Amino acid sequence: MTAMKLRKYTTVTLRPTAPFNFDGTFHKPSHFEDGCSLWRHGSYWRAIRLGNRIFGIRIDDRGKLVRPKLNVTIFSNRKVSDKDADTIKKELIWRFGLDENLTEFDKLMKSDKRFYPVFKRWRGMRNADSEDLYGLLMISIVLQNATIKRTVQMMNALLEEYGTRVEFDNKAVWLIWLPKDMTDVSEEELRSLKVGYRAKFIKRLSQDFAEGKVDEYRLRGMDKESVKKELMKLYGVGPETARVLLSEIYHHHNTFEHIAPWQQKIYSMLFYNKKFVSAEKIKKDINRQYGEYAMLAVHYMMEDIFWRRKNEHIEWLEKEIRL
DNA sequence: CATCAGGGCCCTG
DNA sequence: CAGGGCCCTGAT
Repeated sequence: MTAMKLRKYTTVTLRPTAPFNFDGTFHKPSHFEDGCSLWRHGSYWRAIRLGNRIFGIRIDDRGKLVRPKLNVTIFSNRKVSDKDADTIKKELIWRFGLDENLTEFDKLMKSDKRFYPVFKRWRGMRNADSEDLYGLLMISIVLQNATIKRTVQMMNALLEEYGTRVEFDNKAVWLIWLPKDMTDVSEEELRSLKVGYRAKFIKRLSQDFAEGKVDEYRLRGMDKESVKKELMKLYGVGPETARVLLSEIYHHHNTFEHIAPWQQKIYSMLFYNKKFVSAEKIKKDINRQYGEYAMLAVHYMMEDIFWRRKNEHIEWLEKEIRL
């Protein structure tokens, strides 16, 4: 583990496309806590890398649903140029989908008699993840075939060994290691952190990224099918991980093509109020109703139930999520 | 104490 | 294209 302390340099303004929902976009209760970001109502902290440099980012909600405005405070260990600030702005816009035009989805929500109240609650929320492609890949790998508790254990062990502890604004967050940091790490060393057979995935993915075989930025301009094809080539990436990356990193919303068993149980209750509906039926129904926005619609439903879980005990949900 | 499946994917036949 | 195997952990 390495540590670094950053101090405040500058503040820039971002104006997301309206409507925009701050808390829904910057906090995802359905995700496990990895310590890489912090959220309070109206505020968000995380560290990001641009090239070799590390920045601390604090984002504050300074607007309204229909007139969104974000203040971004940038922390660093040396001067932040206008160019740096601009690059950071652009990166945040991409990662959080701040320039997405969701007019069509908005219309779709309004015409949805059944779930309009749910959609209205989160109107303007983006399906986004603040990690870069490699970062979310690492997280996806430790999620595979594991319970949440074990996932958290593995992620903590990896971060404590290879991560960077970034301190700024009286907060501390983890930043995931770089692909090249794994070059000299053996599979045995990784296994000693109890990640099991995932050690092989982590090694090979890190090597491929370090060698520049994957270009996260190139994929940003590509259509969904092409991105999916590229992602599926990655060692350790199958249908479920590809779906996660496609929707959260690349903001493709028509990606409701794979339903994991645990999701199937939750969707059955959410959409049918039944214990078990076949994955094929769920897929067909949801894609027919929400079309190009099927994954985004499901994301809204999923996050909504996990937000509710923060305040109330939902018996059937507790049984379905294995912590 | 043993057995088993878990927020998948690879590999083999 | 179906199914076995994989690391480890906690639940049963």
